[in-house]
This record gives sequence, structure tokens and C-alpha cells, in this order.
Amino acid sequence: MNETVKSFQPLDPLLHSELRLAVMSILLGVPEADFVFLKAQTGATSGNLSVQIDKLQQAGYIEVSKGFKGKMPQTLCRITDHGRDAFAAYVEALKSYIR
Amino acid sequence: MNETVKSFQPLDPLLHSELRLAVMSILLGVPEADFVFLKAQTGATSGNLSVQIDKLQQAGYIEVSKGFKGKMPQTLCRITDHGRDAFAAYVEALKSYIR
DNA sequence: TAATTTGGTTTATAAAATAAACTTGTTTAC
DNA sequence: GTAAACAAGTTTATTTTATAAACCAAATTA
Repeated sequence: MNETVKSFQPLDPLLHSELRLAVMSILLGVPEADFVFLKAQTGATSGNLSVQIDKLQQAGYIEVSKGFKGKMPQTLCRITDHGRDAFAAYVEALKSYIR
Repeated sequence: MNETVKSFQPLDPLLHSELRLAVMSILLGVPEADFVFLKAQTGATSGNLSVQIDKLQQAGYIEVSKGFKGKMPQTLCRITDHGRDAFAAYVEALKSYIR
């Protein structure tokens, strides 16, 4: 009978990542943001950002739509309700470590 | 001239880890804690805990002293001033993501 | 005295983060 | 008009991490 007390809430591994957290943090504050903006704000490399955006999208935390701005390709991201909820839960969980 | 704005403070990778953060969180609140206690509180496996304790020690965030409790080996951990500072800085940095 | 348990450590494996290389198309310089 | 440089990404390879599985020595229990 091994009942562990577990004073700590688990941290959603999808959000517990510096870059993904930064992206989500930005998207929480704006209606939408494009790849270039996210890259500038986070200081990330394109490759890293591309990969992390993909993961957030696959988790349903953000929506991504690809189009053009003038002649240049443009990747637009916006947070979903699910993403908003997940972020809130993550912050809540963090508090059990930080209090 | 590539001046990135960087709205986010970097997150100390040594603390940005669920288990290490939990261990530090516990050690902040008590004068010292042993391996068995940390394992119970965190729900971690022995192997994982052993490895993460090592990393925290090597970073100088905690001090580890090995002795015996009766006849059984006992690994005692306590947080250092450096560890306390690092934790505070980590929490401060987190705020730039969460606010 | 043979299992079993305790308190770990070491090694192997799986998963993540990150950077480097590449692609496609556009703009600029010659 | 074509070569070189740039923009916006994606893909692939490499390095780091996290984690679990296997192991070990001593102690306890059956």
C-alpha cells in the first residue's frame, strides 16, 4: 500500500518549455501574431520556432494559418480556448512549487 | 544591426525541471531533508531523484551530506544561499512569462 | 540462511531542445 | 536579365535532458 502524498501538481510538459511558454504568453495578449513577430519577440531561431509552433498546434493550443502578406509567405498564429485553459492550469500548477 | 527586444528573461535550465524545482521548493521550507523524504514528497523514482540531487549539488544549489541513521545510510540535503538566490531569480524570470 | 526490503547509484533508453543545413521564392545590384 | 543576397520558413541532425531499468551493498525478516 504505497500512498504517495504528492504535494506538487504535474507541469504540462507542452508548456514547460521556455520557448513554447514565451509564444503562448505573447499570444495570450494579442488577437494574433505572425512568425516574424514571434521570432523577434522571443529571440528564437527560425528552426526552433517552427518546431515549437508545430507542437503547440498539434496539441490544439494554437491555430496556425498560412497565407501571404504581399508576395511573402506569412504564418499567423492565434491561441485557442483550449490553449488558454492549458496555460491557466499550468500557472496554477506552478504555484504549488512556488507559493 | 540586429537588436532583438527580448521581452522574456531566460529561465535557469537547472531549475526549469519539474523534479529539481520540487526538490528546491521543499528544501526552501525546511532546514534539511533526506533522500527518503524527498522521494516520498515528490513521488519520484530513486534513480531520477539521485540524478537530480547530483545536478543541484554540482551547481552549488544544495549541499549533500551522507551519513547513517542508525545502521541505514542516509543522504541529507540542504539548500545553500546560492540556491536560494537562484530560486528567487527563477521565480522572478517566470513572471516575465506569466504576469 | 535464504528471501525481502531499504537506500541508494549506475547505465541504458527515450524524449526534447536546439542548431545547422536546406528550400522556395523575392528583391536588389550589376 | 541574371547573379547575389535576403526573407520566411521547413527538415534533418546533433546535443542535452529526463527518466526508467538494472544493479549493488547492507540490513531486516521469515
